[in-house]
Amino acid sequence: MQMNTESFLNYIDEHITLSEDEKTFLLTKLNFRKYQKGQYVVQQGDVCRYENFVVSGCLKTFFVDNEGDEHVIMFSVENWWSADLSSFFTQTPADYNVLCLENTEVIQIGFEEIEELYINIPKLERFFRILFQNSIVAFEKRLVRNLSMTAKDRYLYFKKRYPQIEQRVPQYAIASYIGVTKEFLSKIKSQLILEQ
Amino acid sequence: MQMNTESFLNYIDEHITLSEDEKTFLLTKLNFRKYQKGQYVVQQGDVCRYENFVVSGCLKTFFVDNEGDEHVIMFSVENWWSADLSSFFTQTPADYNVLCLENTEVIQIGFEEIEELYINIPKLERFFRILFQNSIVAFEKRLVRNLSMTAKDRYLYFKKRYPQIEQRVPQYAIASYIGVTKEFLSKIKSQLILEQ
DNA sequence: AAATGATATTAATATAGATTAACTTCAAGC
DNA sequence: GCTTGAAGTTAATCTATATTAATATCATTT
Repeated sequence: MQMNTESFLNYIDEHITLSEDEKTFLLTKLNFRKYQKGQYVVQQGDVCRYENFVVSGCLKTFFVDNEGDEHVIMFSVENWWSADLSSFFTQTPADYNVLCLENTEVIQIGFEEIEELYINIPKLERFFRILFQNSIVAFEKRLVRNLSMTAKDRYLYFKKRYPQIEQRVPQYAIASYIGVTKEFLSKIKSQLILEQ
Repeated sequence: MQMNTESFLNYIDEHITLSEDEKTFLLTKLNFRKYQKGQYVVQQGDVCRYENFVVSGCLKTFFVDNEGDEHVIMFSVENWWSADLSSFFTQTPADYNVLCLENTEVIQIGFEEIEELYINIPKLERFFRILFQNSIVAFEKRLVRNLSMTAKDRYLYFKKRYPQIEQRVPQYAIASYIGVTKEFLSKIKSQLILEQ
């Protein structure tokens, strides 16, 4: 059930140029997998075995705290990655869950495979270096938004920045992502309607 | 005024092994610089020209919002890095400031130099890939702490995790780092004293 | 040693956002 | 077509934290 790898190779092409041989080798190290809505790609407590590239669908990465409250770390739609990186890098139990909000097709790279890939295609070190660079910048900016903006402004930013995600995921998950309760997000939205 | 490069090379040694030739080449691409307490390594609005490795001293990376309020993104002491990464990677004006809280010695890698280094010593791609990996994990964890812990618990975590920093930087900067006002941090501390 | 300015504390009041609880909507299953 | 349960809304009350303002501390400069 080999799914379409074109989007994945195009995505890699944006940062590095691979030869045909390298592409072929890379493809042999990938796992193609389809999940149904509601299935877990990673579960808190399990070791995260793969970095997951989303071909289609939508994933929610979240953390459940001691009080049982859920905290959304990120959403991953087409051409995004998802994993519990701490668990993956150290192969220790995950703190986070990755859940399918829709039927989702992913391309997975396993822990052993990624090391093999780094060795055989050193350009991939560059690729992931750049990927991780961009990811740090995104996290840094999100931190600053959380520290300096009100909940309302964080919501407006989210809507503007990720209009496609806003339509696809439950509102309570967006509330958690921006760091408020679902009730307060409802209040923000009704205020926004009054303001227009 | 070539400063001691030993700590820097040891630090790199933790993740990759460089030949003597590679080390020599690397050293030719570095800038050694001393700043006085109160000087800026990066200023909001300027392009961030360097990634800065702290040999000695202490840096504060922060953002000043439209209301003039300061938000501390990170502190960097010995063997840490500091930069406005978004500005550095894209060579566009910085959103953040990096200020010396103490007299500080840094090793700087310039934007052109880092690219040369990546080309001539591909192992450095691996080095920074690993560095950035770890950095993402740290940011992710900080995000989760900000979303799921109370201010008091964030303060206790900070004290426990960075006891050396707690002693060296002003309390109002710690307050900002954990995401509260300095007045509220004072309250937290006086509560903690009562509790013992 | 007095003056200055940055840092820190304390207390009173205000507010953004949480909590609780009741109610609504709507899709999915029986 | 009724039932169920998840998702979303609304409103009342509560609380963690912000704001404001006054005071205290302490290192640095004059």
